Amino acid sequence: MRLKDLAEHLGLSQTTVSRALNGYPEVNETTRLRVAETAARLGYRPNASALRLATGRSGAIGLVLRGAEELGPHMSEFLAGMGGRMATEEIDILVTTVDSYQDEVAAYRRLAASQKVDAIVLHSPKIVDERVRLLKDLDIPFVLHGRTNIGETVAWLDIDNTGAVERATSHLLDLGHRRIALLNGIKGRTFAEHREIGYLAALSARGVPFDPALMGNSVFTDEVAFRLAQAMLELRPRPTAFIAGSMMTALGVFRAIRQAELTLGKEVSMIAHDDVFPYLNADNMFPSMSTTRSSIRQAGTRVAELILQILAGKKIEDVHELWPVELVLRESSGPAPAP
Amino acid sequence: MRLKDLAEHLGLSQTTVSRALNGYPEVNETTRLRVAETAARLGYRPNASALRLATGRSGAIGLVLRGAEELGPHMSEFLAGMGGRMATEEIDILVTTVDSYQDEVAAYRRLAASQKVDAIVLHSPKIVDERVRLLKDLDIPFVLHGRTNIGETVAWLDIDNTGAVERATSHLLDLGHRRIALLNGIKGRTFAEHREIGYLAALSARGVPFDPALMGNSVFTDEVAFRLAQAMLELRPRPTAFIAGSMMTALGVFRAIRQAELTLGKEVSMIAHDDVFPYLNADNMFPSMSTTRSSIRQAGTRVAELILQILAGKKIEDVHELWPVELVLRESSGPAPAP
DNA sequence: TGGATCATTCAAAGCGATTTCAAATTTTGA
DNA sequence: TCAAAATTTGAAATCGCTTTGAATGATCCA
Repeated sequence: MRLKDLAEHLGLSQTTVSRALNGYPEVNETTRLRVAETAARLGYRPNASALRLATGRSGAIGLVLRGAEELGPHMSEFLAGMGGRMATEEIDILVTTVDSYQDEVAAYRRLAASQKVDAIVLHSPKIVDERVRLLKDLDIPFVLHGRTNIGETVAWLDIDNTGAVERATSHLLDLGHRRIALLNGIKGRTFAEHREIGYLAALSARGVPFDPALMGNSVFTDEVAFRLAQAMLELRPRPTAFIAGSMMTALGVFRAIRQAELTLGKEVSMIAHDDVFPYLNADNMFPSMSTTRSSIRQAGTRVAELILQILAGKKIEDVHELWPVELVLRESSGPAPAP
Repeated sequence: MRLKDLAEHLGLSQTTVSRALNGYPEVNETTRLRVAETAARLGYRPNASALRLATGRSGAIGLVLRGAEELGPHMSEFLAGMGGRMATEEIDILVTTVDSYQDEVAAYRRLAASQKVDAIVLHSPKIVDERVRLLKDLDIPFVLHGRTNIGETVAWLDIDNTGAVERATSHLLDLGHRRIALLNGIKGRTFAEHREIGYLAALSARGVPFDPALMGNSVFTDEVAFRLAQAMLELRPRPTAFIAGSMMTALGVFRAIRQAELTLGKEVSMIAHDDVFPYLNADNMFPSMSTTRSSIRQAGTRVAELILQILAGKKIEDVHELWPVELVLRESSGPAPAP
């Protein structure tokens, strides 16, 4: 069922049918109704390739993922958020997985040159992220989820990682904790550096010395977190509180605390960052988990929205959003134990 | 940089350039080299939409996901596998997220009618899955990850869930366990029913009665598994072994066992199904986890391969693969405790 | 009443590739 | 040496849509 067929079926020209379907004003209302009704009845849908060729818009936005590392629970949630918003506009998400940085660069070039996507979502930035320059050179619109320092104007959305960790750390200090461990993300990633800044700021504001042994940098998995936390709990004096970078991390710390036969919320406290996974609820844990909370799914939805705005002509210098992070106190964080 | 520009630059016709680039035989080898070299140097890439329109192939395959439920770790891994294979062919994966079954049907119709994708990956089938009929009606090639009984010839790839659980159950029975709990997937899903069949078969082969209180059906998350296992461990006599449907489930059971102050591998045994997540290694757990293992990422890669074969003309009646599942014994499964 | 305006419709020209069919050139073979 | 065959190239049609520019009638108003 092509436009041509539909037009013949209706005894109209392709022009009129196309206009009727696309809501142009210069078509008789009676005609429009007839066209719309017939199109729906016959299940007509414009051929995507033809439409794209004619309009110059691909109707898709690109997401390049490092297969192994990045396609985890965080990205799933983010993707779900994006997908929800994009579905409304009948825009698709084109996922490309790559294995190396080199491949990633090649993927961006390919996406741009072949005009497969109208825009790109750039994510997991490093402090100085050269990919920004690449995308600028390729002249393809993009929104950065996170931030980077590269002296270019970019559209971005980020959460206030520094503020979140600073508040969490301060709160633990208020509770009397002095040895607070930070299980942070991979070194070099902006969000991890920002969290470190918040952590150090809170410590130094109280004059508490920083102990490098109490800081870990790794991916956010149960397993790695378990090992890091286990090692830290063997230190003497041991940490009395943990700041966990994600809920996965929290699970690992949880296990380590249990294994050390300590009680969470009493001998050891924990505040975890909660990206709000529907299947891992901080409220339902035992004890319930104190968190710094910011929905990554919502971020995905919003990034989608921002991309739509940019495609609609909004200037990228006007697209910057820094989201505050809530501190939600529950049972896992309590006063420091007597020394 | 369009084909036309490139052709002019070379002083050749578009025809010749196109042929040179696409490896047609009727072009002089010298010319081909010159064209290839120039195209590479100028970074020419055919416009995707034009190419698709001309060839009638969209160069993408579709994956429809129920946002909330399905975009979890399993799908991430599967996607990573598919992506790896498809990247080689420069074929993209078009991800559409939907909220309801109705939306899902609509999404398939849309993908088919607009010819956005050349094929579809159908996944998470139910015992009788009507989506198969829909896709057949829509006349779009697809491969089913899993199986369904609907009296239609479909291309599929599945793992031997029945055999896997039967072996795991039998092994536990061999070890003297008589109260073996099964934490299975959602009721109605083919894989879950298959696992149940294997479980029941092994029990009845030994004349061990089936106790419905020892079977749970739910999504594979740490949290739900924790609650189910916790409840089961309060039964008297309590289960002495668990078969966990996934590694996430295993983590939850782990917690429940710890909380009940029991020792995994001694008082309680566990065999978990391992889909091989790179960040959750059965070997590195404490105690290490006995598993039925089958890489879901590999399955993704293979499904991609099968799709390519079908697009290349292979008959779908020749595309059926049932993968065996390894039983890997580690420390979490041991002899049943004395009563 | 008749020229100007408005509302509708349509034919045809793109969009940027592939592919058919024909033409030009070179090679072959008797 | 020259017709036939093989090699190499190109002009133009095609894919299915949008959009430009023109045409047709209907309506308006002095």
